[in-house]
This record gives sequence, C-alpha cells and structure tokens, in this order.
Amino acid sequence: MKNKQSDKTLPKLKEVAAQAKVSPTTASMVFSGRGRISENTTKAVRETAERMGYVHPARKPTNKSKSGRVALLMLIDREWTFIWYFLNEMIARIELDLQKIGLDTVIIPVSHNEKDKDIYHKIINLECQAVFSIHYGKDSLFSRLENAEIPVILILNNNYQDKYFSICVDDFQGAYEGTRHLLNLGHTKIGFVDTSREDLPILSTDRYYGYRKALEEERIEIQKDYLISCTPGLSSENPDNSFQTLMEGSSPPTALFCLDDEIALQSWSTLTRIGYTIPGDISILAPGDVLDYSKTYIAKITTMHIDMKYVGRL
DNA sequence: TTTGACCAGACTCAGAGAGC
DNA sequence: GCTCTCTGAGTCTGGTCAAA
Repeated sequence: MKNKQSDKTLPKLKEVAAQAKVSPTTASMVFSGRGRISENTTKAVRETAERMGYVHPARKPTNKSKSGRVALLMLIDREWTFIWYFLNEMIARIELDLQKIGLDTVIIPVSHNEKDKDIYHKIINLECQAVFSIHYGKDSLFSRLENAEIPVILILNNNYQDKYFSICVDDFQGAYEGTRHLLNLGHTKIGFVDTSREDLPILSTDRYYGYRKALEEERIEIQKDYLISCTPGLSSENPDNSFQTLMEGSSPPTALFCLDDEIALQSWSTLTRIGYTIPGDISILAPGDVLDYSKTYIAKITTMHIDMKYVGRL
C-alpha cells in the first residue's frame, strides 16, 4: 500500500524537530501558533526548517471545519468608543460584500488590555478564515495569525502597512488639503497642535508633513512658536500654558490645525476657558468626526473629509 | 503555589490502494 | 465509482519539570 507522502525528498516535521532538538509536538506548535513556545525555541525550529527546506502544509479546512466566517476585531476600550460613530457604515459595507461571496462576519470585541492568546483562541475557536482589524493594531497577534495561515487585513491603522494588507487613511494628503483650506480662507498664521499618539506614531508624522507641505508651497515659513504639543484628557481643569503663551505672543496664529478631533476639542475648550472665541479670535480645523463629548456639540470645529485608499502589499 | 516551556502518547485527518 | 482500510503527518490533551 502506498504512503500518502508523495515526495520522499521533502523533509518531514519529525526530521525538522529532531534536528532542532525538540519534540514533533513542539515543532508543530511553532508552525501552528498554538501553545506556549519560547522565542529561542521558535527561532531554532524556524531556522532549522528553513535550512532543511521544510514547508509547513497549509491548514486546509476540512468539510467539517469550513466555517465561511471572517472575524472583525473591534476595539471596545472606553476611549475609543467614539470611533464606532463613523465605523457603522464601514462595517455594514464589509458585511454586505462578504455576504456576496458567501462569508459571514463575526464581530469580536477586543481591548488593549486583552492578551494575544485570548484573542487568538477566540478567532481559532470560531474557525474564522480571515481577520479584519479596525484601528486595533497588535503585531505579535497578527504575525501569529498569519503563521496559522489566517490572513489579516488592517483598517485605519497605518503602522503596519509594510507587513499586512492595510486600508489606510491618507493622513498626509488630508492634512495638506486641510491646511490648504485654511490658506484659501486667507489664513497665513497657522499653528499645529500635536500630541503623542503611541498607538499610531505615523499618523502624527504624516499629518505634520501634510501641513508643512501646504505652507511651504505658499513660501510661508513655519514658526516654531506655532507648534504646540498637547496632552490628551478633557478632564484637566488647568488652563494650558502653551495656549496662553501662544495667544499672548507678538504675532499669534489666526488658525490652528489640530492633529485629531479630540485635540481640537481640547484646544477649543482651553482657548474658550482663557477668554478667546472660536472662530472669532481663532479658527480650528481637525481631521476626524464631529464629537459629542459631555453632550456639547462642537459644530464650529470644521471637520474635513478624509479620502481612503488602498495601500500596502496589494 | 503558580506559571511557562516542553514532551509523550493518543488521536484526527486525509490520501491512496484494494475490493466490490 | 463507491466504500473500506491502511498509514503517515500533524494536532491535541494532559502531564512533568523548573523557575519565580
């Protein structure tokens, strides 16, 4: 009787495991992403496999396990709930498009405090064939999923566009167009209010360069006094000294480009608290959505349209 | 005592030949 | 062409061991 193995020249998992001095179980877990395997062991197994030319068989779904499900990871952390406001339509479109090709969407709530393995096992237990992640970015989780042959598609997260399929906001172009809009309104003294976004560091850089390009095209020199770094958190009752100093200077800006809508709201809140009117004394513009913090609509903050485009490995 | 890393052996899955 | 059976590859479960 013939063996299932058709090519005896190809190395087997057992042989790779023996070479790497681990059990076949451990080697299998390295490739499947299951279990707890140390970094050193993982590295040793992968390097041995690569050296021997071992190819891990794709996890072909069986008839029993073919679920036709796609996971949609959605942040439920309190500070990010505002994004649901403008994601509803996007999620509906994703679901409709997946339905057309016979796939069901499963929304999996995730938190930044949640461990990779817990999220991973949720996805595995639901037998999802692919994962969309909206805003949420966790390289360690994504690489584990892709090792398990589960493709990952990131939405609204520019950090990993060189590693995973990503659907990104064009932050550079958005900031450029926003600043141009202010220039077209006659503003020439435009400040930039930044903040540290540890979750999305590229966002800050891209938007700053978009702002800078628009000003450079008009040969307007960027004044260092106009660049403010702001700490997020609307609960702060202390007026921001940076805004006070900015507005009391010899040549205060007539408009501010804020990194995002939360920072815009904080800028608006601080400026009004220290006696300035918006847009009377200064205009504010920010990328994002109109927020409704503390039941106060900030309709005077102009929101700008952000074009979405496909980037990454497509 | 808990946690992480790993292993042994039982188990599942799926390809392929044999028999009808 | 369908079903049965065999078999190797890979996975899962439950356990051990060491370190914190």
